[in-house]
Amino acid sequence: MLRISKLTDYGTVVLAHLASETGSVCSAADVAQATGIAVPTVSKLLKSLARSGLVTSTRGANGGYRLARAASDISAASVIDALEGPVSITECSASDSHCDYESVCNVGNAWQRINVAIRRALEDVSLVDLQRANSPLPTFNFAGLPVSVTGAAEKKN
Amino acid sequence: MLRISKLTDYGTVVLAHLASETGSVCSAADVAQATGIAVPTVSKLLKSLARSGLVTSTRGANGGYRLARAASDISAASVIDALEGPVSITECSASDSHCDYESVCNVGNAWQRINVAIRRALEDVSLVDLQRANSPLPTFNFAGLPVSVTGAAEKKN
DNA sequence: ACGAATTAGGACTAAAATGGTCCCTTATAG
DNA sequence: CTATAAGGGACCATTTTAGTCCTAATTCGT
Repeated sequence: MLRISKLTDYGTVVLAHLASETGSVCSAADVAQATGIAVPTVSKLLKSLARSGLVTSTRGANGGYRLARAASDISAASVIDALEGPVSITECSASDSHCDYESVCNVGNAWQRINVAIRRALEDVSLVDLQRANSPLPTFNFAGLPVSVTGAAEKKN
Repeated sequence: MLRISKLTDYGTVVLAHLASETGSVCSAADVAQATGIAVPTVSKLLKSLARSGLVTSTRGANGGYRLARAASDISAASVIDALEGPVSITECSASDSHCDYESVCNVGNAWQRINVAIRRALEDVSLVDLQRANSPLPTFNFAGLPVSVTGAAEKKN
């Protein structure tokens, strides 16, 4: 349920690598080498990330990419936005679409509200948190409140 | 980003209708009529929902469906589970898949932790909340803490 | 000035997921 | 018996996704 695409996942891996090389420029080939992801794929990802301003690029020989800002200022939400576009949790809440059932739909904006809540959570997770793979994600803010995520979810139903 | 499928969205509409007819059985045709969704589609959805135990069915003439438990005991998470299966936010965190880059991946379980957090949020939203389309989703619990979602998200990046 | 590196921008393809319809079987009320 | 419904899939068309590749446009180093 509720999944992000594989490319977005790779995207965070790529960004995490750039984050670990603060300051120096890395070519697409470098990143591919380090991450094990195929060069054309890395290249495609970096192009998207550059277009949406998360990384800056230098062309020509010795060119490459680097993070456009500090890893702590890059949120999970912005990574998703960059690589998946501004789509929403439900089709009918996306800005450019129109739902045929609007007149009879009694669910309406509930999903959208949930979406907003999830977005906020994702905006409070930075690349730094994503990098700390094996340390506990300490606490992160949900709608302004600090929250800690301690264990695995137990299904209620 | 992070979207649920159209069918799942329809599924909540269908469930919301059943919730509004507490006690009485509704045939797939009834629900289709009331919601404006095509009969075969409603039928397919109800079959899935029945298989996963969210609704109970009675076969034969005058048969139909009704909610298996109170609307307040049906979480958004369980609806998603029923209609999309137990997939996870990233492919590599799904139980039956294996990630080729495990060895070099320094992102690891961060997405999974986020996933857990989102799941919990979704488990605390019930069908009743989803029904109240136009009243404010008052507060819901995120990882055990009550949280209110008041406005639209402002993008930080 | 030239050539090797390296990004920019798409075109393109194969594979998978999604949305939706239809058909046949099974159960049950009247 | 017959009409009405659900159960369980098969099936197909469309869209998305993942991934590769090709052709510019830039820029460094000599």
